[in-house]
Amino acid sequence: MRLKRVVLERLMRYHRFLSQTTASKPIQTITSAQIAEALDIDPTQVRKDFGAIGLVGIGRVGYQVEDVCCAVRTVMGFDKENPAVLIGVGQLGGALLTYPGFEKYGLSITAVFDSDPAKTGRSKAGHTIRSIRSLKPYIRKHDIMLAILCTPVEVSQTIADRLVSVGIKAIWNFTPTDLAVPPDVLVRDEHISLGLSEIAYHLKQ
Amino acid sequence: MRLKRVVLERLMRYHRFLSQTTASKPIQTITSAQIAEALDIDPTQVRKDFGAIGLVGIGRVGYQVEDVCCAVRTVMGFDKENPAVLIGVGQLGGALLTYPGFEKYGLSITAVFDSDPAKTGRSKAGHTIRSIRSLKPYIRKHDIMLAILCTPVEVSQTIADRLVSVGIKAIWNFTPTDLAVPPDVLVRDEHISLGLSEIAYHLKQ
DNA sequence: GACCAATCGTGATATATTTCACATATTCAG
DNA sequence: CTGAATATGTGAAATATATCACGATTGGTC
Ligand SMILES: NC(=O)c1ccc[n+]([C@@H]2O[C@H](COP(=O)([O-])OP(=O)(O)OC[C@H]3O[C@@H](n4cnc5c(N)ncnc54)[C@H](O)[C@@H]3O)[C@@H](O)[C@H]2O)c1
Ligand SMILES: NC(=O)c1ccc[n+]([C@@H]2O[C@H](COP(=O)([O-])OP(=O)(O)OC[C@H]3O[C@@H](n4cnc5c(N)ncnc54)[C@H](O)[C@@H]3O)[C@@H](O)[C@H]2O)c1
Repeated sequence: MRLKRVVLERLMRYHRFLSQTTASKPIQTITSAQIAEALDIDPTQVRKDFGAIGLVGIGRVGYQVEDVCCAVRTVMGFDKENPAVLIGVGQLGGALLTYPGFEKYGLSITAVFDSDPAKTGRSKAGHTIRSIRSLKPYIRKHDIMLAILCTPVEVSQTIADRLVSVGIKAIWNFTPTDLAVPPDVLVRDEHISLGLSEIAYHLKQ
Repeated sequence: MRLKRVVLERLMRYHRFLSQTTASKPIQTITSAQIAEALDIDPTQVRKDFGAIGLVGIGRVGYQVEDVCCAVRTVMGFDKENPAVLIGVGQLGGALLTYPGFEKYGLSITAVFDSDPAKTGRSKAGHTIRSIRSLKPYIRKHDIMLAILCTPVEVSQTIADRLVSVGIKAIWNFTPTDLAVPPDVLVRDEHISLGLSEIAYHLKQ
């Protein structure tokens, strides 16, 4: 069965926690109770999540840390290389371009695009900025499935339409708008205002 | 009763949708069914959410768009000005600094800090970068409640401890780590890897 | 080798969230 | 003014998610 979003999120938390923990002090195994304690989750939940991705622990011992990390990475698809294009090399797009953390999740930005003639042709963080006009041919030629969208919000839907028309399968949307796409295309929104709303609401109390 | 996170998230979606819709075509009222249709939510859910923030509609007409937007903004606390400090003026911190979109949510970055001597004293996007040593006195003096954390992940917890010790009430955490803070301090994580996991999982299918 | 303590795996239970169903209220047409 | 149509508001039902309770399994101890 397809994993739910909440499960994926918890799996990532387990993975991050175990990566951090083992980095400082190498340990072989860990119990669901230990993870639960650290992450403020019910231990049963941890075991059910692990069960959902086929992990089996051993009584009185717990789980092999190595196994857990591998299983999460495999299930998530981080071992698979995902080439992606980035569109809109401005403040945010530029920051994402330099981010070295994507690598370990299998994401590699293979081409970047902008509409600004002052930017196209120039280089940024090792990438030559291409004209937005070459977007569709590039995606078709290299069979790209993922696009990272960092353009001004006004053009987001237009670009999304183009991406869809050329067969993109997922859009990582950093622009504050709800994109309309066919059901088989995944849009993952990083709407920064959501975080802000939670913070503002908390500070108001 | 305190609103749940899922409700806050939907309220933001309503707000964004109505802002966008009225921007292009001014309308007075809207029905729960119209909103539900556009956002792919159950209409009952929309009405319950509106009820939760004290909105009443009128039969056969719907809700006053103006009222909805106001109510959301008020409930969220966007009308209240929230001064904030930003820590770590690197790629990401720099991008956030230039972002004009925070204003309409009441967030204003009043001071920025960095530990790099090559950066402190210099100016970025209209802010003079202060030494991290002046962080605590500044927060105390100006009674700052919110900090935006964009430092390397290794120092996140150290900085967070300092922030807590000087009475911060919320941390907007852009670094990929789970911070340990007292229960009365809100940490809002913008863990980019969560988005990536959802995308990678989808592309694997 | 037998027992004890700790841990997993999981069905049953509890809680949270969403959806349904319908009474009530309002608009508009004739 | 009356009736038909279309909204809202909300308790009840359904679904989803999280927690509890406990048998099964394993490792350590004597
Ligand atoms: N800067 C931030 O911290 C931040 C935070 C959250 C969300 N965002 C969102 O991210 C998006 C980008 O923000 P930014 O601050 O980087 O803006 P920016 O203006 O610095 O960058 C936008 C880039 O997109 C390019 N562009 C414009 N039209 C284009 C087109 N049709 N095709 C291709 N490229 C095009 C521009 O030339 C520019 O380089 C915005 O939607 C913004 O709301 C930004
Ligand atoms: N760049 C991205 O697109 C991106 C995306 C997601 C998450 N992040 C996270 O955001 C954080 C910052 O990323 P970045 O790309 O901007 O890195 P960066 O190296 O460009 O910036 C980090 C800044 O923090 C400053 N700093 C270091 N130690 C400090 C301290 N003790 N006190 C104050 N300032 C200190 C550095 O001088 C530097 O200016 C990292 O944790 C990164 O994982 C970055």
